[in-house]
Amino acid sequence: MKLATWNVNSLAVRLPQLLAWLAEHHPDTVVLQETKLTDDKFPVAELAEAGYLAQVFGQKTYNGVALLSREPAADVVKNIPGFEDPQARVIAGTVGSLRVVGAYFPNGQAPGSEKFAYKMRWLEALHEWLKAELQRYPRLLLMGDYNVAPEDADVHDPVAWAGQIHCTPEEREHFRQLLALGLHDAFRLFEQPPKSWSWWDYRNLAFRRNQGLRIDHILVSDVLKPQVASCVIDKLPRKNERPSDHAPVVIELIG
DNA sequence: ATGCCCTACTTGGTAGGA
Repeated sequence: MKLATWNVNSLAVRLPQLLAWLAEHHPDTVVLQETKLTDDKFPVAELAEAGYLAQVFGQKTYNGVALLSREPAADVVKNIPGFEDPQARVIAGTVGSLRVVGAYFPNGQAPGSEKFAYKMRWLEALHEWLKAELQRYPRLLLMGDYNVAPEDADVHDPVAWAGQIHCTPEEREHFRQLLALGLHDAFRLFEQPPKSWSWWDYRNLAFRRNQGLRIDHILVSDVLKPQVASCVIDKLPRKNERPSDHAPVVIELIG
């Protein structure tokens, strides 16, 4: 079983790259972030042609998430239940025996800003919801663009980024609180290349210089942890013409 | 360095991203 998460930064722009990537890797389930499409504009037919059903939760211009799967998704949830939010950031569904939660965490802009306060409220609500979701669905993955670099090892220049957005103590504490629910960072279950990032700024030749952050993550629940066969970041799509600034993260489960 | 790039949109500056 292969699953992936990818912040495509506009599916309207990136659809050809997504279709090519799906054809090459044939994952079973994929969550997308920053589709930036209202649901009526989602390319349902093109993805069906590629073999994927789509559960979509979009909005105009910003945000927007989707859950693509070869098998139908059941019990679909959009956004965090009980947390009023005009922004489309979460889509969850049950695919086979797995509960898949796809999420686009708020950016937060700058510590102390109103957007940062929203990020903190959103993270708190996510934590409370997942606590219940894990009780109901022990075989759970939380995958997406977290907009949090959990450790200094996830940052190309930890000194320059110290205290900056994605690297603040508050954000990292929220990440640890998710782990404390009984979740595990699948990428760190394996030895990985040093300087592994999932996002590189479009500016400053950042990709060519490998100056990035690891902010896209897949967390797996306790019972799934022994079934994780691999977890990798696929940097190749970042080398495309007109790439997303994020790379896909891919996980393989056995059993 | 409140700069750099990319996307969307009331299509020309602006907002937002990270």
